[in-house]
Amino acid sequence: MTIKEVCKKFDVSADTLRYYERVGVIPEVHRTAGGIRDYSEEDLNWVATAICFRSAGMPIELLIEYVKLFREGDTTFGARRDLLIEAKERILAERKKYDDALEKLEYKISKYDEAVRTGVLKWDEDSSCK
Amino acid sequence: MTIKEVCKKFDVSADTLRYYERVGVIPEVHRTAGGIRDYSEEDLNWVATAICFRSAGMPIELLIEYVKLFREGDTTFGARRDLLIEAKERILAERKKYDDALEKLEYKISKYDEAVRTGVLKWDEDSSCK
DNA sequence: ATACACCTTAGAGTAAGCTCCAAGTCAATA
DNA sequence: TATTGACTTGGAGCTTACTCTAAGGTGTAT
Repeated sequence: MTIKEVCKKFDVSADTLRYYERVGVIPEVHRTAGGIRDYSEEDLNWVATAICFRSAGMPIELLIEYVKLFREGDTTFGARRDLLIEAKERILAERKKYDDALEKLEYKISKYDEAVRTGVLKWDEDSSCK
Repeated sequence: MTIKEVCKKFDVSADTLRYYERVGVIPEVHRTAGGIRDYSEEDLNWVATAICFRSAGMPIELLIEYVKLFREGDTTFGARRDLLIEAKERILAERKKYDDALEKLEYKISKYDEAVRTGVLKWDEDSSCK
């Protein structure tokens, strides 16, 4: 699969794909004899994983560390598991913040709905809102 | 409340608080006669809201727009509501990505748990993992 | 009144994560 | 075989959101 097809498949730029490979967010991609990238099924799995984790806010550095451990072979299963567990904790903590914001938004939206209907915006006494 | 106390209360730097005010993420903060910031209850509410929304990934620009509408007065209730609804949609979409990543992580962690126990890492046929 | 810690501003600097560019190579088509 | 379009690399540049610095003002304790 060419880089262009991969871009389309994952809706990501070719520059990003090359960047990920260059800095080690994914391992080296298979090439044609002429040196042109030809993504294998496994390469695509790495890309999918990288994009998934990045879009959940995982820092590049963590992904690079994971790939580094992967390259070191079967002695790093434990380290890789630990790293994934840490990633999970981080994402759970981030998601909590999203939930807090959503709660606040729900409250504010309900008050503004009222304001649009009645012409008066009124917050509850303790609401810590504006 | 001094800027230092606000920093402590919200675990954020004074530079960040001044930056938020400067660019309009929060409205202008009350000052002492000497020109030193003295956060009122309402100022604190704005700070809390800004930090909450920022930590849910809302861009600065959106918060600035919200404050701008707030300053324009009661004619912008509808626009403010719409902006908040848009913010909610965004955050829901982002949270979906977090959930996808968490699902992927759960799967991988379970496989690595197995690998640590058995010494063999084995993915399901279709798993799009590594 | 003189330290002293803490505050002020404007503006420069930084980090992460891309994104773009120049100069050149590859490969499919006319 | 010549053109065309997509690919390659290394490195510079950009964007967002802070973060730091310099030069100076405030305010409270001695």
